[in-house]
Amino acid sequence: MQETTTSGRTPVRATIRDVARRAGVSIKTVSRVINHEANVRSETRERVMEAVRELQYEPNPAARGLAGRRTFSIGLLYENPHEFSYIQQILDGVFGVCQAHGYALLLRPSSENPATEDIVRFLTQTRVDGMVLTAPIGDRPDLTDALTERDVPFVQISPGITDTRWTSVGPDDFAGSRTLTEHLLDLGHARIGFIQGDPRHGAASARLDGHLRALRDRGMTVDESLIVPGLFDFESGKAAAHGLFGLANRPTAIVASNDDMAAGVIVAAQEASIALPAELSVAGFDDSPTALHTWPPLTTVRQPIVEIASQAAELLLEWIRGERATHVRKTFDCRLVVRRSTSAPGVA
Amino acid sequence: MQETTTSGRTPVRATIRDVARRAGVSIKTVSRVINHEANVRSETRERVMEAVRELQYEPNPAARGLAGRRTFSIGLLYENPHEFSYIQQILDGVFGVCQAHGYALLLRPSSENPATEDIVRFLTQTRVDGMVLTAPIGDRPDLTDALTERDVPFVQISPGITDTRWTSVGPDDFAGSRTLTEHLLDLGHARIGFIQGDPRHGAASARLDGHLRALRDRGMTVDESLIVPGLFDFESGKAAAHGLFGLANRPTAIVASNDDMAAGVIVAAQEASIALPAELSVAGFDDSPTALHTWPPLTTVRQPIVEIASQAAELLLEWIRGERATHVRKTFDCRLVVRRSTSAPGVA
DNA sequence: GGATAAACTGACACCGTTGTCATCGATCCT
DNA sequence: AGGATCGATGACAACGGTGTCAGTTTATCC
Repeated sequence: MQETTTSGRTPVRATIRDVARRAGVSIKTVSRVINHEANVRSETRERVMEAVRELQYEPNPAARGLAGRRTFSIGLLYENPHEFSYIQQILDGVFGVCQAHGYALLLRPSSENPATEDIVRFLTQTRVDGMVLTAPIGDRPDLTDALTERDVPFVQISPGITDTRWTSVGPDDFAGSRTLTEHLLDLGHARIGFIQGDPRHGAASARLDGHLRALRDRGMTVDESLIVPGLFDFESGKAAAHGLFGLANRPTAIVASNDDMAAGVIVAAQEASIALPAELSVAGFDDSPTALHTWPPLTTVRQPIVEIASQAAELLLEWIRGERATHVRKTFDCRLVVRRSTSAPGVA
Repeated sequence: MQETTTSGRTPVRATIRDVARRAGVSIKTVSRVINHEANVRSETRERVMEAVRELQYEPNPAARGLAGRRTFSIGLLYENPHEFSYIQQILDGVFGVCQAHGYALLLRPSSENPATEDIVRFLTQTRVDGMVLTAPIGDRPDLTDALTERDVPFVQISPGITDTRWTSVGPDDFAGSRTLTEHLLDLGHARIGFIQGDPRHGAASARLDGHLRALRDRGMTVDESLIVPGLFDFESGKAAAHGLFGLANRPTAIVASNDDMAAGVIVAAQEASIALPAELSVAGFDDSPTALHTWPPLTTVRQPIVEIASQAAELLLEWIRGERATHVRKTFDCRLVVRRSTSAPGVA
């Protein structure tokens, strides 16, 4: 016979019953303690905690899920990204919070345009307690509706539109972008090319708006031909740059809506034998690792991705635990990071 | 009263009992069908399947886990990487297989040197059915022992040493690296610098060995001063390159043990005003996205990361399901990808 | 000091599956 | 023909927790 409930050769995992026996209380009281419920005498609590420690008890998540209708896990939905470091940092932030609160993190990568039912199946299969949604799929009304209908709490990261019905977290793309363009204007650039991001992302339009605002605030007229489309990836940045190089009156600076595209611009410039930054200033957005891997290193705007992701996870958990009942939109400031890819026109 | 077991306003999820009732069988038979067990008349099976479809039944994973002692989830352990795209592709591969087999994927990122007990806690908390381990933590004996002791199946990706007690999958680093160096020798390079990878990774030494083998096979003497340490990251590659540039007799080519370091070499060359590839050929390893984001684009060796990861997951699931009882080591061939960063010495 | 409320604790049903074992025909064997 | 075997199915007890509700202390108040 063993001291524990079950028998077997491997060191048997302790159950709540073992803990209860050892602490001399009922299993319900143990349950109360490990769930931090009120109304347990501190002396009792201490005794239970000690038994938990001694037996190295870890509650069985399956049993908890079955009885309590929650899984202590959350899902992270993301689209396979171009900028790998971005999602990696998101992961970092979300995971950190999960870990701190004893939640598991379930991944749900998706293709570019996942069927709603696939995501719904993820929910019914895994029964996660909530979801963190990243742009741009986090924006899709069919998705948010499906989640709402099923009472699955969720938080959006960098959504395109701020819907007060939901909670979201993101950087201040508009202000960040405006600051960046102002930096170039301050340096004396008058013709600034702008490469837009993937239009499915809200960040893309916000960054464009910030750019335009900076121009208008300084009384510059906007030359439409300098604003070209992009998709947030290296290739589109490179292609867009070549397009801008072909203009009769070439810009003296190019702002790309993210670092990957800016890296594309830099390579395009090398291909076209344009000296950086003397003949062309280049700036990006995000301050991803790429920004330091180009030559010259990129002037960019840093957004606190990890912090944003942590905040999103925190808000989600608060919501799940019922500690929060109002939806919010949290915005994080961005910071201009000046490096050597920008200079006054003509200066090396 | 409702047709389903439980009551409530939201469309109630069907349980195995609902399915059983609808199909006119016992719950056990339904269980047999959804678990693909033998000994069910095909007619019965069909009737059950239909009920499952009609009710959109999805088995409750918590209940399954509780009753059946398995969670239908596997964990992925990885160290926060320098080369983001690498882990992203691993994720891709593993997730694809999980999805196909109805398994959930739980992430377990770790710091550079995680405590064994932290990983063990992950196991006891999540009770995953198995683990995919990536290098270099997947190598640690304390970890493999802990997993073995707890009867948790695991598969290693790119382990340092091939231990026949375990299953592992990885590229043929040795052959890949040898091919790469041969390519440079074929071009006429006689002094080739080599930047090693993080010594904690088995891949680092395998790639060095391949390099040395190529040299020796051609009867070249090995100049120790041309072999310098690195850590697989951009910065160390850059620093190592500057070191090599300072040698009295500068190499005409540099092989970096991965693309990130090669990108560092390229930037270092630009800083030192060394023309590529005329004055210096540069090659990397992995064929990561970075390889196309440098100028000139990198000659490198492609390893089929996604395929490797899929294979690892497949092997793990086979093991978990008891369809496999012998350990194997699967090796994938690498392919030389020649781009413009390498040329004959002196040729642009 | 006794009534009353509040704090604490436990008994027990139940969550939705799977594992075990019994049952029941049909088939096989001698 | 009778017993043994096998395939198909079901009854029922787990699995390890949480929720409900009732019971028992302990504190509070006249």
